[in-house]
Amino acid sequence: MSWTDERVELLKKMWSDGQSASQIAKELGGVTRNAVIGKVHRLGLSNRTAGAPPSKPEPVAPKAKPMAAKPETKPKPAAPKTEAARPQAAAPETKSAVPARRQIIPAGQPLPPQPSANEISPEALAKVNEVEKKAKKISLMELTERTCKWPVGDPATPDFWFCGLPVQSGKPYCEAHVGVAFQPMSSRRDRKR
DNA sequence: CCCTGATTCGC
DNA sequence: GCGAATCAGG
Repeated sequence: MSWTDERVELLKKMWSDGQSASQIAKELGGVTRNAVIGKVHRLGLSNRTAGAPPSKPEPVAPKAKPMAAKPETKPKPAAPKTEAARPQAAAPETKSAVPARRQIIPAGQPLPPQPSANEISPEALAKVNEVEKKAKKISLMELTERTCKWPVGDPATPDFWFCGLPVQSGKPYCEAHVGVAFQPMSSRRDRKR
């Protein structure tokens, strides 16, 4: 595969879109993430700051250079990174009608880590529901150390499956499920009074 | 361990 | 110019 115009286009688009090199490589096909990164560098867009290229007179600044004003603005629209520290605690009210989660709990079985409280981030829940659509739906035996172990459905039903998406870190769940599984701690039984 | 991007260097 | 290998984080 070579870097045709279209492919470069897509590369640019995805890169500035915050996609990771590996994702781009996967999308393009026929190239590795290294190739993508290499190309990205050659194109000179290593920094995803596509919005402020004009302002780089000094290639290197070995010594403290008395640079004048630096009106350089970094309009970073949003955190493109998949992972991000969520200070949270700034999102109090969550009253949106959450898609009622089946609260099936067969006695004697390991309780699903499904949050009993629906006080999670509405966005997180929404994300979970999205993810569940494209989940790999693997079985118990297919679980590995790096597959999301989030259970879905009734264990006593053929509909039961595990998320199976790649876990984010050393966690047992994929990113989406980590989001709802690991609640910092708050809103449990605190009554606004 | 999985993942990221950055750099190097032979091709 | 290209990208595998390698490096350097998280």
